[in-house]
Amino acid sequence: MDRRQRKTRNAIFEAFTELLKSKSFDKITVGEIIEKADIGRATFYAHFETKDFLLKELCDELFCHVFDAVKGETHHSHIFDCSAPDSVYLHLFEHLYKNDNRILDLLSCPNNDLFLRYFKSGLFRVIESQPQDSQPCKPKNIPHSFLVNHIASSFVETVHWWIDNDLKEAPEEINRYFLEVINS
Amino acid sequence: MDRRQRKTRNAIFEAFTELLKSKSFDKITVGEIIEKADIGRATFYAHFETKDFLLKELCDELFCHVFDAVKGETHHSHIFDCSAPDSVYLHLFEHLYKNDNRILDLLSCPNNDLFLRYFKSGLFRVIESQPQDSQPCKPKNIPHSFLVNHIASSFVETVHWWIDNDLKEAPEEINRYFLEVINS
DNA sequence: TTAATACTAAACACATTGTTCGGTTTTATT
DNA sequence: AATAAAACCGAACAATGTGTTTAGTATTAA
Repeated sequence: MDRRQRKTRNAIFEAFTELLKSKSFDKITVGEIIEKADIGRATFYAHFETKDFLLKELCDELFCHVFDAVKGETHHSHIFDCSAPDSVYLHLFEHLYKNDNRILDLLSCPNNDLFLRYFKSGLFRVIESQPQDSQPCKPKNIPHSFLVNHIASSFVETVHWWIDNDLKEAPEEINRYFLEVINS
Repeated sequence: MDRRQRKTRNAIFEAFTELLKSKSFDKITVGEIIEKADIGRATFYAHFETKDFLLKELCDELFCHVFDAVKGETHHSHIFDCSAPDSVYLHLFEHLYKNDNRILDLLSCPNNDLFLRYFKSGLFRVIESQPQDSQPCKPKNIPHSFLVNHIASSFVETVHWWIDNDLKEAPEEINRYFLEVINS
């Protein structure tokens, strides 16, 4: 990819995430983005069809990277034990805490529901790929999809609560909260 | 309130909810609303400052009514036992199933996150007003607000899952799923 | 050096928003 | 039934935002 393209694309993403910290998505105008990114109007539309596509591509990029990273790391050596069934969640909490890929910048935005939805859809894949015995034991005639949805949602809501509380808890503690309410 | 005002207000709400079934909030224009409601442009703005306020007032009206109804009914005679600790949730599931106040019309919308958020904030009050012993027993050093948030979120997500599954389950069964994953 | 490609600024048609105005209809009051 | 107040209408309006086009400049890869 052309260096100019990369620079422009990054400038747009940067300006966009910056703006997201102060106002919600639907209040941000293309005019503000290109002004902050310091690029021409036509250039913006050469990169992204609309503002909605910009959002989608940003999410795709960030969340894919996070989940790919988590998935990949299980094959590497690591401080904490990746083979333990539930450590994937701790793993994710750690990544968020370190603000890898500055994903927290997005999740902390006002009206972050948008991003939490993306986050959740990524989580589904992680949970489904988990070995069966690491799922909480609920042998009580509950549909599998219901249970998976509950776990994913609870994780997302845990992160939500964590952020609202300014990340005061350590990843290990949050992970404990999460497992506590998840496991029977 | 003037009969004309009531008629106009209802016409706007009706047109708005109708439109919400086919497209997400931020794609709906005031022009579409007033055309479908068959009212003048100035009239719309006489009733609602902006489109955002329309949304807010609609939500306030619907969700307040639902939660007020649930709260009020516990004092009336009823088919199912309202004094049982967890029956409030079953109560809510019942109301949703019957589509009281057509609240399901909103919750079933594409991009229903908007309404689920309102729904959740109403739930908080219900949960907080519940007697302490009806809360799931989790004496494991978890912050109270975390637990309350978890219960409210799980309820909302249960409803979400239920709707996505076309309300195939009876209220009693959904309630069972919910209590199963909530209680330790 | 050259040719392709990314960029720029400016202008544009178009849609949407929210306001204003003069005139009409409905409502509540007497 | 007569009247005043209040809600409505339609049309026009400025202001803002969207997405496209154009002709020209700068950067890149070869």
